[in-house]
Formats: sequence, structure tokens, C-alpha cells
Amino acid sequence: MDVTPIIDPLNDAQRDAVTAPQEPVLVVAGAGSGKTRVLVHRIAWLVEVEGVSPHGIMAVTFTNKAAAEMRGRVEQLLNMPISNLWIGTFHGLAHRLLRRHAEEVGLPKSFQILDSQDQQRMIRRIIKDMELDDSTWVAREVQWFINSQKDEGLRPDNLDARNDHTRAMLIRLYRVYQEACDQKGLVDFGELLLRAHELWLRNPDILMQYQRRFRHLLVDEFQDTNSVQYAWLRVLAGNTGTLFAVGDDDQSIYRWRGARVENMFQLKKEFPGMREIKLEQNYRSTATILNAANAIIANNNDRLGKNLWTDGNDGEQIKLYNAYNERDEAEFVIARIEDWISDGNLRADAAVLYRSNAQSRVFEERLLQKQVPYRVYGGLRFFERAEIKDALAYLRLLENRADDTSFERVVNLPTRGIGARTLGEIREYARANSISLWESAISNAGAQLSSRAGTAVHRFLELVENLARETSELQLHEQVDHVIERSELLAHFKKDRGEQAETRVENLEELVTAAQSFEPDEQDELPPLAAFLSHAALEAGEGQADKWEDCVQLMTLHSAKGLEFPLVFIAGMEEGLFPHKRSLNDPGGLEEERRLCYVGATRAMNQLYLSYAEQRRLHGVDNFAQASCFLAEIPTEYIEEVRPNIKVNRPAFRRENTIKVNTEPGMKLGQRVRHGKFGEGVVLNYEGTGSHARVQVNFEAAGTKWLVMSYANLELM
DNA sequence: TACTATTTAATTTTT
DNA sequence: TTAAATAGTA
Repeated sequence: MDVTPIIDPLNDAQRDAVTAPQEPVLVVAGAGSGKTRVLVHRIAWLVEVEGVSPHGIMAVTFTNKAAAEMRGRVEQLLNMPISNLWIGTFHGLAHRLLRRHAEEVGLPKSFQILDSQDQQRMIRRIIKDMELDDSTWVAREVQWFINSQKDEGLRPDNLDARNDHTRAMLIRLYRVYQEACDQKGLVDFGELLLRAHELWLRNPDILMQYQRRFRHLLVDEFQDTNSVQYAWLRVLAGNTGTLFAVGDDDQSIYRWRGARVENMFQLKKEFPGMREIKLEQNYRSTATILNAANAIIANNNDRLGKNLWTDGNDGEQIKLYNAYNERDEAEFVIARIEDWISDGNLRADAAVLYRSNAQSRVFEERLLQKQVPYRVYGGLRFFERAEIKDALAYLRLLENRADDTSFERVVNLPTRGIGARTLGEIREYARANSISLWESAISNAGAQLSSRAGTAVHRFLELVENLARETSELQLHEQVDHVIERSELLAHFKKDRGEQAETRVENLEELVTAAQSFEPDEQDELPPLAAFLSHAALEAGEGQADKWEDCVQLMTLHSAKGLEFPLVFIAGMEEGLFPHKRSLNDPGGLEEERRLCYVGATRAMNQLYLSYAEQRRLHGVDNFAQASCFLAEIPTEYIEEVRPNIKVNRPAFRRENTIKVNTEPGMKLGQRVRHGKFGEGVVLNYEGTGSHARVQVNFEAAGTKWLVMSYANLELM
């Protein structure tokens, strides 16, 4: 057996990890240190050298993209297909388990997945039905609460209201929402994980069956696991499974959605013999960029501790541009990108990163104006588009008539005379009798409703039944085609004029193509339509179709994680924007922002540009800002301030060549302070200078207060 | 019932 | 500024 292809491309630390004995291993892998390579080669090593059957291996990732990439690379390395090896996302694997064991976890065979849009609609509906004031009970916030509890593995019964009215109501909403989901056979993303965990806990025999099978569990991005995911893995590993976890505590940027870096520490506690291997050699960035990134992240506490190094050269200094406003900033960035392109480089090798999506607009405008092709990441994905969701709603009703969310979506689309009043009655009757809207509609169509509305409802019910009958023998793509045609959805969008309407029609046609080229995962053992619908919910698809065109890349810092580009711009390095002021509301928020900054900087291979604007228009109002505190954390030797001859009208008072950071001592946003009366708090905002300076502090005990600096006597902590 | 005007709030996002 | 949800009008 020739093991050189598996071992040769690795450095010492990587090889230690790949060839480690079959015991628990934690790989702390810095940015650009080859963590995917280690995972891929580890799998190959287990199969080729240790003689482990692929059947006994499970590899878990967070995104479908990562899962697909890993599978592809393993197959390439082993030079064979590995269909019996489970590689997938936490949600994808949980979904597979729930389909196989629907009965044991109390789900109907035909359960459907709710994406977060559907979930929010459903919660909004519940708030309405409970006749709660929707300005106090915002669907988005209730959704946030429910999902946070699910991330922590908590059911309504596990929660205590702690004499808090608000909390009591949130728990009640959670309970009502969950009952509604159960009744309608709907499962949200958090529920997939929670039920998969409960599958283990409630069915020791099933658990044992999987424990015996999956002796090897490999987990990517371990720092992003939430409590349920950790618990699920922990139980599955049991005492016999060997966990191979790869992660980077410095790249933990998803705490706000339940990720717990502590899981990495916890792992070491629970598996005392756990081998810990650090990958610290970086193959991506220049020494300058790495040193700067290291300097930034060094300001964080509670790190596992590692220092990236490279044997590459220093490269160029990091360029810092102080823009007058956001348009000046965009102009500067795009001008540099045009230079880059005219030097013969690829547009796709240049990326503009920013903290919030709203920032993309100025860049887009400028790129459009300069006729430079670009692509914005994020935004609406294919399966999330309204017209696609409309079509899917029809298809979902074919699978599961009790799917009320889908029912509501298409009952009057295209309009067929079933208005708010009629729908209200159907809803009321459904609620009173604890039945689905579908069943309620059946009972109502004959009796309660006026004859006109009754006929309309009847027509809709018949339409769906007919669709079901007509498509039962068809191929998946024929089913989809038939449904969008006969439901008159296609005609509905076709009659609208304009560019938007045209893309809608194109998208619907694209859906048929998507169905045609859809290849169900054999492991999932589902009928084609059910598999397709699950796929649509679990993998929302890419945003733009023409992704292979050579385009400048625009994206948020979050979505840049895992990617690399020769030329990187991080725009909007301003206090309040990055670090974002809203991140300072919770403890550890600033540190997470700093990790985000670290992630951003380490995306750059050769050249990194940082920029900030003195004035920025946000939500239609001009704001003044100071340079981000992160800029001051980079040793000046790595930075060069640039000032090209751009003719912008700048006000005369503009200061030159100075990084303005922390002009007031202790005025840093996020700074912890102590007040004689109010106790400890965090600086949220400030205005003015000298004796007029006022500062807004969020006190742990006393809440948010504005204080005048010269009187407040704040003690820095 | 269907379309238009007004209001409201805006970090990050995968599944 | 802008998108989306709701309130108001034809």
C-alpha cells in the first residue's frame, strides 16, 4: 500500500494529527493552517492505513458547501466513491436520522422542514391568534427566544419564568408554537437537532446501534457547535467512539446564534486523555498580515493560545486609508481594484469585506458606474425567493395537507376570491376544533361560508386534490412543471410586466430544471418529492446563478470565513460600526468583534487594505465616527497610511495623517467602567469632548444611563 | 377584495 | 435609505 499521497503533503503537526492513534484528538487549527486538509487526510488514513471501513465514519460540518468539498476531496484522495461514509451538516445528518426513525421521535412520516422565514410567519400567526399586542411581542424576537432555547437544548418544560412576566409569556409562546408545529408535522432547524438528540436519549437500542457503527466522528469548525450539537455528539461518541475535532477558538464568531467556544475546553475535560495538536504554520498570508492579525487577537482573554507563523516573506505593508466619507472610501477601494485588474489580475481575487450588509450599496454603485463585474454574497438565495416558496408551498401541500404555513401562503395565490374574512373563518374554525386549516376548509366550504366564498374555497381544495392525483405517477420535474402550470402560478407571474416579473418567471422555470437535475442522497431513502422539498429547506442554494464569471467579491466579514483572497479590503473600520455598537450590549461582545477582525485580516494572502470614513451616511443620516479601536492594536510598523490624489471636496478642518483613536482616555466603546452609585457597566456611546463630554453607560444593575464625564467620576476597569 | 399609502426599524447567518 | 408589514381607500 502506498501511503505517500496521504502523508507527503503534510507538515509535522498536520502529520501528527492525521496519523494519531485511534483516540480522541483535538486539533486547534489556526487560520490558513490546512485544517480541511487534515480532516480529509485523516479520513483517508483511517480507511487506507488503519483499515477502518468508511461505513464506520461520520464527518460533520456546518455548511453544505464544506460537506460537499470534504466528500469530493476524500474521494479524490482515495480514488473511489465513499457513499456509505456519512458526511453532512449537523442538520442534514439529524434530518436523515429523523426520517429513518420518525416513529420513535414522534414525528409523522411526512414531516416538513420549516425554514426561518416560515417559522417567523408561523410565530406571527400565533401572536395574532393569541390576541397579543404585536408591538410588545415582536415575531422576530419571539423567534429569537425560541431558537436560543432550542440551541441550548431546552424545552418549555425545562424553563422557569423566574417571576418575570415577559419571560413567562415567551415560554408560553414557545409552548404554543411547539404544539402547533407538532400538530401540523412541521420541524424547524433547531428542532431537527433537538429531536435527534432526544432520539439518542429515549432509545438506548437505537443509540447503541449507531454507536457500534460510528466509531469515528470527525467534526469541523468545532468552535461553532452549540449546546445541542455538542450533547448529540457527546452521547453518540459515548465511551467507545473516537472524536476527532478540529476548530479554532480565535475564529469563533457565531456566539450570538448559540455557538459555544467553551465546547472546545469542555472536550478536554470530558476526554482526559485527549491529544491536543496545534496547527500554527500558516500557508496563506504574508508575515506582515499574520503579525498584524496576531497583534489584534492578542488583546483577547480566554484563548487556548496559539501564534501563527509563516516561513514566507514579509510582503507589503498593510495600507490604511482614512476616507472623508463612505463614497470617498468606495471610490478609493474601487480605484485600487481597477489598478489590480489592469495589472493583469483576476477580479475574483479581490474581495471587499464589511461588517454589515448595508455597506455593500456604495461599493455596488461605484462598481456599476465603473462597469466592473461584481458579485455580492449573501442576500436572497434561490429557494428563499418568494415565487419559489410559492411553488414549493403547493408541492408541500401535496405531501402534507396539514402544512398550514403553506396553506396560508397559496390559498389565495393567484387570487381566487378567498380574502381575509373567509380565511379568518377557516382559521377560527380550525382553532376551535384543533384541526388543520385544510380540514377546516373542507368542513367550512359546504356549510358556514357564503356561497361565493364557499365555491372559491371548494375550487382551491379541488385544485390541490387534482394536482395530487394528476402528478402521482409523474417524474419529479414533471410534477413541479405540472404544479406551477396548473396552479396558474406561472400565468399569474407572466401577466405582470417589467424586469422583476420576468426574473420571477425565469426562476420558476429554473425550479423545474433544479428538480430535473436533483440527485437525492441514496442514504436518505425518501420518495423524490419529499427528498426535494427537504433539500430545498436544508440547502437554500446559491444567490446568483452566474457564479463562475470573473467578478469582484463583496461580502460581510462573517461570510468570508473559510475563504481566502490575494487582495482584501476591510472597509468601515469605525467605532460603532466595527466593532458594531450593538455588539457591546452583551459581555464578550467586543472580543467576538475582535475575532471577527482577526478572521477578516487572515483572509488576505498578499495585500490587505483597511479603510475608515470620518463621516458615514447610515439610514439616511450622516454620522461622524472615530477610527476603530482595532486599528490602534496593530503595531504601526505594519501599517502605511495612504493618501492618493483623489480630488474629493474635503472640508478644511480635516486632520491629516493621524489615526484618531481614543482621544478621550477611557472613552473607548465597550470599555468597562465602575460608577460610585450605579456599579459596573460598559460604555455604549459618547459625545462631545473635554468637560462637555457625555458618555452612555449600560450598567449591569441600573441599566443604561447618560452621564457627564466631568461629574461621573468613572473608574476604568 | 385589491391596490396604494404610511409606518417602522435596521448586525452578523447557516441550517 | 430602504424594505417590509400594516393600515387605509377604491
